[in-house]
Amino acid sequence: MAVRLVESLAKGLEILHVFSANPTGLRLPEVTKLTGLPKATAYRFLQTLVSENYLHFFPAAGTFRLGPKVMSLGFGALLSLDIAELAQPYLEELSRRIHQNVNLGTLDGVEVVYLVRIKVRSILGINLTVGSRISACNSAIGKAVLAYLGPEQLQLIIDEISLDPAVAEKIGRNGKLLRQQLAVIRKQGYAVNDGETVPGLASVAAPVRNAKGLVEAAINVPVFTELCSLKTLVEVHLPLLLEIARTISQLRGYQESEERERQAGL
Amino acid sequence: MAVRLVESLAKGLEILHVFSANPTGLRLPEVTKLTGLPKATAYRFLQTLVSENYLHFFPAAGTFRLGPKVMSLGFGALLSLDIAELAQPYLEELSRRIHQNVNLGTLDGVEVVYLVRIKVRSILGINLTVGSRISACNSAIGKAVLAYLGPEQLQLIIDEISLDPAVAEKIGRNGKLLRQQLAVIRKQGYAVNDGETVPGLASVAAPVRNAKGLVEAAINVPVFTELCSLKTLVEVHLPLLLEIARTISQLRGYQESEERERQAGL
DNA sequence: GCAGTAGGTTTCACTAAGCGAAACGCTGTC
DNA sequence: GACAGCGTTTCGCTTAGTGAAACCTACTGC
Repeated sequence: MAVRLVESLAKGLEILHVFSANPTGLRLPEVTKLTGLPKATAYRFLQTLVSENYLHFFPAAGTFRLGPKVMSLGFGALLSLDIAELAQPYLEELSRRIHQNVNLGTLDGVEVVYLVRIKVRSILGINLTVGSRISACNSAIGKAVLAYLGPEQLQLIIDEISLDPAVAEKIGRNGKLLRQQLAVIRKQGYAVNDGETVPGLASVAAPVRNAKGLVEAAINVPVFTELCSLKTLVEVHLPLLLEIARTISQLRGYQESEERERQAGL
Repeated sequence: MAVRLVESLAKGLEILHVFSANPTGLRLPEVTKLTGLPKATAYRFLQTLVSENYLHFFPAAGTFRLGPKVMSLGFGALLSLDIAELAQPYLEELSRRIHQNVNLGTLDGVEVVYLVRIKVRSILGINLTVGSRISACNSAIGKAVLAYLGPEQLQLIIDEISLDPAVAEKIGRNGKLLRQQLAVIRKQGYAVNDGETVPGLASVAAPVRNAKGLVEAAINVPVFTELCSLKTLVEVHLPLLLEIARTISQLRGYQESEERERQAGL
């Protein structure tokens, strides 16, 4: 708790951060302005970062830019871990904090396939394991992913699942009802399933994005409404779920700022 | 020159680097072993990195992993700059160091299109500008890119350029001669053009890779052999060209280690 | 041609930031 | 119940880091 932190390191990282926001390069005075550090100090840090290849110096323009080593930092982890490996420890953490099951699933065809399942000790059990598949439009995870598909992809899925008359009725003519639900999900940023699949079983799900901004999976928290009210689920557990989903997205290379641009573009 | 560097920053970055090589997480004793730092010191650095969100701590397992902020560092620059913007300052630097023209080009269909051109003041001029196009199989840049295409893509290009009888003769039946040349280029890692396009004009080119390991462009140094011998070009300028190509590749997210894997796989 | 400005680089004396050996406490193991 | 291994904290020492100031270039404008 009361650990003396290494301020020099924090300062140096702040400088790196400033450069990532200014990829076209910065000169010394700009760095001093942006960080508030005295000239000599900023200079020393810049020299250090250059000597370690985290920055590159261009003598002609007198500017510094991010160096090659910065890239190798993040990419090492990103490329070598798939989303399940990456998310696993974060889901475990979430599960321990809220004392609920947590799952990560992705869309495969018209079904949701579970890639990670974190179980808490409990009398009541749900018979789902990693690899289990369920209909996409019946689960919170499924809807959280569907909500961010492109219109053509969504159409394909709606066409296929509409072949089943029962489903066709549920999602409306040409999926009209489903599309309305998905619009709500996009607006609020999460999906809710209140007993649709199994009575008494509710669930909230949040999308996980990748570097391109595409939703590649979703994580959810299912609860028995007898044990945990929908109100508790949404008010207490959902914020943590969203936070973890955000962290995992960032680790996959997703940049927050894009979201605004995309929304502005719509 | 004789600047006092900030050692704490260097140490901290080294720790981050160790984590990027071990994305599944490390515990304190492992970090002390890998970095050689005393326990208390490593502990303080880890705490600092966690508090700045460059690492994430998982209490359950007692492990640390790269945190979300590490990703945002590199991706900010990567996503916002296209390859021309990214490479420009490095090519300028190279040009100033070797006092020669430097170009960056990429493949568009069966032609090379120039995206960046750095010119040195000189009496002799070459009439190429950004956006100029020349036949791929006639230029060092073109061959440097062709050499790393997949077999089907290469076949398509050979089919198309073989329509011109003059070219067909030059590259051999079904591009046999060209394929032999490309094999040599892959082996040595660079392409040479000695007067093929214009007599008296020689050029060396090196490929630039992206995060997926694909060659997305190439950079070259053209010279008049009257002014700069092929020997000088290859022995003096080529090493610098290769170094810059490597740096640009890394900035695009290319990881050196992959190269070995790929070579091993062949 | 010279004063003036702005950036890059170096100096230097001060001091607190960082160091790391050692001690402490917790947990699990044999 | 002794031991081992890890995480965490303490504490006095000292060196690494600090930042004001001076110094050196360029440029720029007059």
